[in-house]
Amino acid sequence: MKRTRTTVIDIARAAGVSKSTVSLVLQGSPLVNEATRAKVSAVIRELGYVYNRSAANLRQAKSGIVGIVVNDLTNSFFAELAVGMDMVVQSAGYVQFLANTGESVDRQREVIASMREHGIAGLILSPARGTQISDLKPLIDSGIPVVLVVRNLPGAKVSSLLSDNYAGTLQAVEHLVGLGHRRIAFMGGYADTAVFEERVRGYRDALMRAGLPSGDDFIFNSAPSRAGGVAVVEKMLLRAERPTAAVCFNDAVAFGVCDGLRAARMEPGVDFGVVGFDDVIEAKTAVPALTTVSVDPQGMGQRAAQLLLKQINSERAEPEAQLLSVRLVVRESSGIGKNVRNREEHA
Amino acid sequence: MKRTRTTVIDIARAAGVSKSTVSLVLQGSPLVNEATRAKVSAVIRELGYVYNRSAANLRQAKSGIVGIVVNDLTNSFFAELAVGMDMVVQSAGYVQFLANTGESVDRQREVIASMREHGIAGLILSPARGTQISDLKPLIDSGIPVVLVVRNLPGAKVSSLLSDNYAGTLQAVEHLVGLGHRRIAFMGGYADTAVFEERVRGYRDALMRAGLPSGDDFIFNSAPSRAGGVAVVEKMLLRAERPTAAVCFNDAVAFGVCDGLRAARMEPGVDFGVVGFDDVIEAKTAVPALTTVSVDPQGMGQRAAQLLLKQINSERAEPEAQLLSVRLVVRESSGIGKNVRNREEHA
DNA sequence: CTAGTTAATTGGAACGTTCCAAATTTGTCA
DNA sequence: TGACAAATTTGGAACGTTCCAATTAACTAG
Repeated sequence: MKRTRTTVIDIARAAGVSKSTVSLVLQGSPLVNEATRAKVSAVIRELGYVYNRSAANLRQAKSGIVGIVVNDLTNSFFAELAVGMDMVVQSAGYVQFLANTGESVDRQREVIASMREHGIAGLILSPARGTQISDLKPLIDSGIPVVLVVRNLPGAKVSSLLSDNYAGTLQAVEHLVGLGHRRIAFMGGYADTAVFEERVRGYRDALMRAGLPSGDDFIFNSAPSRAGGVAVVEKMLLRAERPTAAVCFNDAVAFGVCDGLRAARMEPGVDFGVVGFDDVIEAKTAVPALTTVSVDPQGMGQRAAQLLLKQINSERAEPEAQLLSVRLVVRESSGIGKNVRNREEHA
Repeated sequence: MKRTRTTVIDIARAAGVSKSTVSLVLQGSPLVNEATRAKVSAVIRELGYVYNRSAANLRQAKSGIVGIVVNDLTNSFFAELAVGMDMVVQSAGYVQFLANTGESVDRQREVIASMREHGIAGLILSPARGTQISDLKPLIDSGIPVVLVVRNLPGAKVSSLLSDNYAGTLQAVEHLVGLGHRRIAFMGGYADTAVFEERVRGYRDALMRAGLPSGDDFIFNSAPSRAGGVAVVEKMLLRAERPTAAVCFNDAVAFGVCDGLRAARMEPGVDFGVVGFDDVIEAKTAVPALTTVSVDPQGMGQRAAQLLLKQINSERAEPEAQLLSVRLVVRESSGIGKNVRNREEHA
């Protein structure tokens, strides 16, 4: 249709002012007279002008774009995290590149490189498994603020926002011990991640404090997914001495464990106690409702975005490590008071 | 650290060639001599140069960015859709703005405007509820290719990629009828969307063909979410004449219905037949495994992205409407052969 | 009425790239 | 060796904006 896009000069001509004035109007500068501002604004609307941000931030070095890179959007924890970030990023007038790495470091490298070329003002990264600090070196050196979220990269000189994994599983185990369980398993997750390590440490310490054996017998690895949870139950049922309850690596695994239990004709929350981790949105409405360590992924996403924006807006910002406290939300799956729904605090 | 970013001119100086030559190298042009190419490439690596795409597509009108706007990333159907798009978009060397509208037309308008300012080459949109064709008018007029996905906007002159909703529910009902059900409900979804209308039409026609009454008595509206499904079961149980099976608006509702049934001490797949729609990733591993109409969201996302890229690369492309065929995947929740897992074809 | 201020406007340079036309180098063949 | 073609390289203009310094217009006070 349009041969050439309408530019600030076209507006200027049509409004009978100079391009500089139009630019001033565009930026909402107080320098311009009310009358001219109105006139110019009218012309802008009339001609259907669209601002060219590429051109703008070629001149000024600010970009209005933030990058968000997550390792698995299919996992609803990360999806909610992304949604939380999206909210504050949009509201702040930024727009986001959101990319999914699917746990591939290669893809991660590619997308980060691509984002840099497009000139992002900052990056929020939930690193893929196996990410090295060196992978981020050039990015960090360039001075672009980076916020690590969910997963840490120990040694990297960047901000991070992590949940208190250790405290979470600690509380979860204490809860189960309080219910009388003595053989408590840890189910799901890959052993080579920092998150896993922290959660298992909380699990072990809690067992120790309770005077229970804390060997590795009851630690079952699996993919951190629903399917992984199902598989893990099958493995568990082969054991001579079975656990009577489990703290799961995350909610996805916990749901899988519930599925697996039912497939074996056991009722989660009755025959076996299940505690999750994350408190994804379905945890509350599932049947049985999931007892879980609440991380509030959406809130976490918001905080991460806020942290990044803060860093972007203050030059020379020191890296800042935030630890998000968690709390155990007791619902039904851990085994007390089925049908006692009012135990849940937030309606 | 760096006072000023390294530019193509710095490279040129360091390599002893002109900036034009560097540009040629950057674009992989066959015009440049192998020796110089090698030299320049080396310098580029050495100086840690990062390409400035903003500057580039200020000159050439191509942008390398596509916009993706979805209405609810929290819903795993859309999350998977997004992941599918992500795959092909990234592989094609593009990068994506991905925004979530949360069903808000206002936010949708904002993000689309923002994306236009950043110069997207095309847009994939799963419109928020209540989107008007007029909302997209300026975008479409500007000549940017748009692909509508999942939800149609009848009358809009743009490409679309929709699943065959009508055929899907038709098959679902026929399946339930074949199992001997006579009172079949349609559960979940909001009545004011085109998708809902199509699915209900398939439901009605199938009932009619089977000689069953197809009034609105057994149509239950609710949010298209897990919580909505739970709520709908409670409503259903109040009825004097209860249905014995249900086709659900989507898998989320279907899972909610299963939850609700169990809360009422009924076993999905035994006491009540449940069929979903979408075939999200958990449908297969859930217990009971969900009988559902398979849409393959990830594949759909890929096709949508391919369609968009095709339109981008061929100027003057006519809008193209694709209808994605669906097929019923019979698993356990619809009520036959519990424990007959090998009914599932793709392992 | 004039000098001095303040308010409002403006032309041109600059940002980092690509494109074009032209210039230079290299190669080929008689 | 000279003439021509092919291969390679190159300066400058252009893209659409913002910034700066400078100009003009509008006031104010003496």
